[in-house]
Amino acid sequence: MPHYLNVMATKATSAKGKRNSAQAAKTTAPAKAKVSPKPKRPLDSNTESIIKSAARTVFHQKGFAATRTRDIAAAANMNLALLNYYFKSKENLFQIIMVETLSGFFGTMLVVFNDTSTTLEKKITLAVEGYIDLIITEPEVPLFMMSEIRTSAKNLLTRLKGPESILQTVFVSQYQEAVKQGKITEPNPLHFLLNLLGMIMFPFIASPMVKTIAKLSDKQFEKLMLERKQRIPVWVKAMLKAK
Amino acid sequence: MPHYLNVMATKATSAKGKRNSAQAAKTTAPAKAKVSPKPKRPLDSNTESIIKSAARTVFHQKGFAATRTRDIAAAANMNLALLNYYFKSKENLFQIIMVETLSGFFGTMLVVFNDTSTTLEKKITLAVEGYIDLIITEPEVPLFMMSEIRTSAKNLLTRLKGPESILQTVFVSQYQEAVKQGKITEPNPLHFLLNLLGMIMFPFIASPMVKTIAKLSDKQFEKLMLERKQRIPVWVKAMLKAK
DNA sequence: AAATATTTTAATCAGATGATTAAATTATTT
DNA sequence: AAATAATTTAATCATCTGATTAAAATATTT
Repeated sequence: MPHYLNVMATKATSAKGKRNSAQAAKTTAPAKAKVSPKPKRPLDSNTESIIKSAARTVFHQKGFAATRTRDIAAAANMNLALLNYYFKSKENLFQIIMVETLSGFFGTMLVVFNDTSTTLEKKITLAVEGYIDLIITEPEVPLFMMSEIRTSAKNLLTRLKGPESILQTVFVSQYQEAVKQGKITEPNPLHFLLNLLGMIMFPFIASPMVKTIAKLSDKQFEKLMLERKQRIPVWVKAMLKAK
Repeated sequence: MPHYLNVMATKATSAKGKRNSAQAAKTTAPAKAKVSPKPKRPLDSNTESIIKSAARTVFHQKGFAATRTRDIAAAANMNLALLNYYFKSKENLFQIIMVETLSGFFGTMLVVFNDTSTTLEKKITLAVEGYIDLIITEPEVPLFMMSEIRTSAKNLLTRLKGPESILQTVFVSQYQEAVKQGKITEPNPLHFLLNLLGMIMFPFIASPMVKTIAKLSDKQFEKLMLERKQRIPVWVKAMLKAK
């Protein structure tokens, strides 16, 4: 096992510890002694980061259930056993990817939505541009998040605490203030967020369908998404004053 | 095997035919003689429809890769072997569910969008109402379709011919006419459809996330969706005249 | 009711899959 | 450089999983 994972209390099913030097010998802790590892984790061995990167790609594309550890090993061009050596299990590796992916996603949102120096309208523009640019780099992420969260849901999301805070952002305060001032018709900011995120993310989520139906190449699809980057703010702002 | 599936040319791997009566004996056709069955298929044996119904539920909830044939058998309260007896294979059963699901989805859309007697605005209202009501009965369907289509995509969608025709509907003609008359700003109907469908479907696709973040019960979530049934048409119509 | 066909069941198979192991290789420490 | 630790490899394991089979049970035909 990687040296930085050996903080006694190894997983009971693993017999590796035995070959380590003496101080590991006191490992009498049984089964599921889940100890948070990484005492002084070295800035990711190359092997480890290559595997993680491959895992990210494969998981994003196929989802947890359809992914084979052998797929990841092949994508990383690594021996299968190295996945378990560095990441214990498929589940654990997936968890890591999932948390990183969700963090990136909610992080981007919260940075924009909690900026006290920008107006509501500016935030809309920045969120749309930031998100579309972000998603274009990894277009499978929205669908990945939505489908994989079915299994995790509560567990994962509440433990991440980024998500929880979305409805207590500066953005929401500004939204409610604008409602009070009669500048916005729809009083519930959740509806607005669903509309905004739907317009941003749905086309990516539906992209296999969209590409087939509209007969678009990847290039053409991306162009369409870049058009949306300009137009969604306009559409959304029109919605705010609807009826 | 079910009697209506025995149109000679059985799957080579199946030895069942041997116990059938004489006329089946000429089955010399080898391996993958994929013959379209159902000569006079009896209106679905009870067992068969129970299995299909269970399969629909389980596939919709977990997706193809995460579904175990044993899950379906258990949900249907049937012996595992009956799945293969009636449906040959997991893949085949899935295919059937997928086609039926997609047909229902696109069918609903095309009925509304090809009605020559309704205006563009009326179509928007009808589409929103029809879809939200439909989806509420099976809220997992949008996410199911989007995630499962990744694997099938081309294959399935082109062979279904509902999807292809969406961009040649009466609705699109009416849209283009309205653009010509300056009543609509955005010239590309695809953008409009993405916005409309995104606003309708995205909340369901993101529902595990939405429920967790906004702390909504299933009941509260459904109420929110029914609100949207009223408001999406308003929002969307405002968008049409944006800028 | 006997004969035949269909449906259902329990047991089993073969291949896939996540994980582990012991040995080989490489790197680090002494 | 010898000793020790960490990494990598090939082989193997145990379980899961989709599918099949032969026999039993039930229904249909003659």
